[in-house]
Amino acid sequence: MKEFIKVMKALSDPNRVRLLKMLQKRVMCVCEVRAVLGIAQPTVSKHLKLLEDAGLVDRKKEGLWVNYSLADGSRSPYAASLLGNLMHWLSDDPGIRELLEKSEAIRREDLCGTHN
Amino acid sequence: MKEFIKVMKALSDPNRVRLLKMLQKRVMCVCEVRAVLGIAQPTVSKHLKLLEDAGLVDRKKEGLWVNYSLADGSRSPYAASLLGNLMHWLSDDPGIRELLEKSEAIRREDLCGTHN
DNA sequence: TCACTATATTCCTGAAAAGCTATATAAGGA
DNA sequence: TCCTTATATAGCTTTTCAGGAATATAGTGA
Repeated sequence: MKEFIKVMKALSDPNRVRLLKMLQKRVMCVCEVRAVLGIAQPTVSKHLKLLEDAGLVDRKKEGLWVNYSLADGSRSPYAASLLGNLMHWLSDDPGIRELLEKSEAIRREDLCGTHN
Repeated sequence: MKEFIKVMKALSDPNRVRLLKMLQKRVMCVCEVRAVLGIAQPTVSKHLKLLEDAGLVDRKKEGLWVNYSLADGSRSPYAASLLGNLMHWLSDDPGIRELLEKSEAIRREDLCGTHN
C-alpha cells in the first residue's frame, strides 16, 4: 500500500506531471527543467527526488550534470503502469503542448553559466 | 490537467483507496464504511464526496440511506483506467484482505440506530 | 590548490488536506 | 406535526507539502 500511495502522490502535482511529460520526449538536466517550468532550482531538485523515490524517474550523473530520464518501470509495477498510461494521456492538453514546444527550443549550453 | 490531478489526488489517500477496494465487492452506505475503516462519519462523507467529484464513485439515495458504488468510468477516462487497474492492484495486500473480511461480516441493520 | 558551476540540502512560510466535534439537512414513521 | 435517524456541512486543529532564499556538496578545469 505504501508503495502505491507514493506513486499516486508523486503524480498528484501538476509540475511533476509536466516534468514526466517532458521526459517522454528526451532526457533533461535540472536547469533545463527549471527554465521550462519557471520554478526555482531547489524546487525542481525536490520534485525529481520525489519522482525517483516513487520509481518513476532514473538519474544518471554525467560530469557536472545530472541527466534525468523516465524509469523503465522495473522498480514498481504501479509506476510502470502509470507511465504507460501517461504516454497517451494529456497529449492533447494545451498547457502540455506549450511546454513541449518550449522544451524543444531550449539547449542546456545556453542556460547554464548565465545564472542558475 | 485539472481533471487528471483530481483523480490522482483522490487516489493518494490510503483510506480512500481502501474504500474503493471495498466498493469493488459490494455497494456500501456511509455508516458501513465508517464501521470498517474506524474513522468518524463526517470524515467518511468527505472522502466519498471527493471520490465522487473525481468520477470514481456513484451515489444513489435510497430512502434514508445513501448507497455508494464504483463509478462506471463514463465521467472520466482517467478514473476509468485507474479503476480498472485497481481491480487487480493491492488484492494481495494484507491490510486490504483484512478490511474485506471485516466488510463481509458487517450488516447495516446492526450498525445504525445504536450510535452513529 | 583554488575558482567556478550544476545540483542537493536546509530552513522557513503559506496553502492544502485529513481528522475531529458540533450542527444542519433530509427522509421516514408516530 | 414531532421525533428519530442517516448523511452532509461548518468550524477548528494538526500535519503535509509546494515554493523560495540561503547554504552545502560535488565535479571540472586552471
